[in-house]
Amino acid sequence: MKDIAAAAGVAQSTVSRVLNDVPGRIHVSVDTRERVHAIARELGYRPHPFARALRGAPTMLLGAVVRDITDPFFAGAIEALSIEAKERGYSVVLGHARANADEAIVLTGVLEARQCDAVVLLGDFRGEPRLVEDLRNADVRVVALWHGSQTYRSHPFPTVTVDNRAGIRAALEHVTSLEHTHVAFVGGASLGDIRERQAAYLEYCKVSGIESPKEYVRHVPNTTRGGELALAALLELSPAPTAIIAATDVLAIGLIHAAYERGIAVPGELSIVGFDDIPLAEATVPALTTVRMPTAEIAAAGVELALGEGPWLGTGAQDAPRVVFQPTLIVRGSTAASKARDTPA
Amino acid sequence: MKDIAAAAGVAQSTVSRVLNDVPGRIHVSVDTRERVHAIARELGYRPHPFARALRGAPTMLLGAVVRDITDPFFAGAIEALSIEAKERGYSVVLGHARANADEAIVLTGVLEARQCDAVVLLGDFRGEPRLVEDLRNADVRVVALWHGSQTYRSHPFPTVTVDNRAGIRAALEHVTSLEHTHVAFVGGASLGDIRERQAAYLEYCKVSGIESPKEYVRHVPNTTRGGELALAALLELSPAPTAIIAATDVLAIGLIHAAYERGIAVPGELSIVGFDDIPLAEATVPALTTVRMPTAEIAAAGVELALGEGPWLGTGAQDAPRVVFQPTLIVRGSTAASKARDTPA
DNA sequence: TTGTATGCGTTATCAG
DNA sequence: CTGATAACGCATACAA
Repeated sequence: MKDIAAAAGVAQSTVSRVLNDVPGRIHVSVDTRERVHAIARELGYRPHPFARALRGAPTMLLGAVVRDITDPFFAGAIEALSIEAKERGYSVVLGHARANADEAIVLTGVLEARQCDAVVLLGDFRGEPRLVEDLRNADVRVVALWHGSQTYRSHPFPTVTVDNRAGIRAALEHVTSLEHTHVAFVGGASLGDIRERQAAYLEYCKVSGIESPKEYVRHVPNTTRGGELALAALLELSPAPTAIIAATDVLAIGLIHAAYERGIAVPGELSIVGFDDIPLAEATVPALTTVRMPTAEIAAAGVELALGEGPWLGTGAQDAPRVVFQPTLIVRGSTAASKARDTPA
Repeated sequence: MKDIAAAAGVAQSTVSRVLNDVPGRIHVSVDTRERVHAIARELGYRPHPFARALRGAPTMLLGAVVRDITDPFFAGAIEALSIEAKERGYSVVLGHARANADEAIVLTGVLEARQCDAVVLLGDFRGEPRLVEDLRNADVRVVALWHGSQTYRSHPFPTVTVDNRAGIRAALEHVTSLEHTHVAFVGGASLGDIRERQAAYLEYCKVSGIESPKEYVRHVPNTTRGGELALAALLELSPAPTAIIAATDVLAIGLIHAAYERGIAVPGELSIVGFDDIPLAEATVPALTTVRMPTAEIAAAGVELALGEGPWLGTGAQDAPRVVFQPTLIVRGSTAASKARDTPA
């Protein structure tokens, strides 16, 4: 910019004025303006964002901390987030929170350095209290996505997520309409959305008289292997469930695979419902019945919240805003009528 | 830092010296040092990376441009990249290159702004010449991962990828050892690694006398839906192939699903081999035989190359370095002996 | 309408 | 051993 000022024979401040071109009435002569623009283009001028940030301008960087980017659902969420961010001129920097040791690193790199204007949390991080704590103390805006919609005292962040109760209820109603009376639930760590889904399962079982002994709720790692473990445990029960609600598509896929390995027909002998509707859900064998959420809309709301835009500011009364979207049940091939009644006949 | 200088009763430059603590012999009195450290901790001092960057220091930001983060394979690659980057103190900022219009945005956000010290390309971007062109002209270091190992004149970037020929060859040898003689190939856009895999397929078919008429090579979108389209087309052929090599696990999963929908037994009537070994590959029905690559090592090499570290500098003679890793065939349940011989008997 | 000067937080150079 | 000062690239208050 100094160079272009010299080349144009004007002051550096004039160049700044021209290039920024404030919408308000600034008085720069047309000839000067054109000359500056021409030279700027010629010299391939690029604004230096750090210098701007140094002066208090926003960094145009949005931090995204994902629990497990390996889960196809979060991968899709990241993509949606990235698209929404770019639409507003922001870039996404990836935080990571896998191992214990990494918590600190997340901070060092992304927050402690206040490189980001805001941070979006994807998934529940109450398992990493230090991260949450540091985030609270930082002066960045933080938004939590898929973090559960309930109010926890552990953090004061605005939240946007899906109506887990409605999703689980739709899944259970679907399965009971198929005459299933013994329905199990498989979930990962009892946090955030997963916890809500589990609570919704228990609640709906109670009000609708579905069998749901304690052993019907399995906690396993949120991987396909976890699904296999859960199925193994459930099959040892008597009576074994004839339908399983999985808190996650990945888990559901593991369940289907485990059933296949054991020669149990899905959906003939066992119905399985997932949650997320990841892209691969429509290509499992059989195709997975699952609960879909409006990922793009959730990501959009998250970005707007994080950037202080949008109509969300009023939501949620005195507390931080809590935005909730509605899910949709997608019925495919992994659920069918229960054969429980046939057997005794 | 100004505050802490004032509080400690020393000059700001002294504080800088203490805090940076150059390994070389700098002479700061012990008492001053301790006092400064104490106050810094007390005040919660955090270095401001932008100010550093303004003075020419590296930004500690690594750009990652992914073709399609929705593909679970690339999601895993991103994770590996992120881990490797963090290990070196770097954060990853996500570029995006989906739609046509976005090409420009990628630049604006990540490069034009020279916010990154280096950029890593994941997948082949020759389909977006403008991105590549801008990258060439930028003064950032660029490394291309999974971009094909061949030398293309279109770009001068260092490359690290997998030995696609070896992978395809292992897949084909496996399948021919199972007595298959009619083996088809399904791939996405003919770029980079996919192109190499296709070339390897054709080459190996020729030298080993496998049937591979032109119609046995199908180009479809790299989605599960693409796999379905490919299977539909292949089944209309006569003779139809008894085994299919997919250039991608996602494609392979689509193929398996399509076969299931049509009542074709896998692997009984049709063997399928994938490529990538995504986490879900072991949980398909049946589990997918596929080619695994050392993703973590490739990501590590990519980061090192991008950061100018590691032992790669000499590799590749006069041209940009081209690093190639070896894949491994993982045999699971989606391949079995051909029944072609049984039928006539 | 345009030029001059200043400061953002750091580090490096040069005096003291 | 340590303090003062310049400079990084940009935006702005102020002077001309």
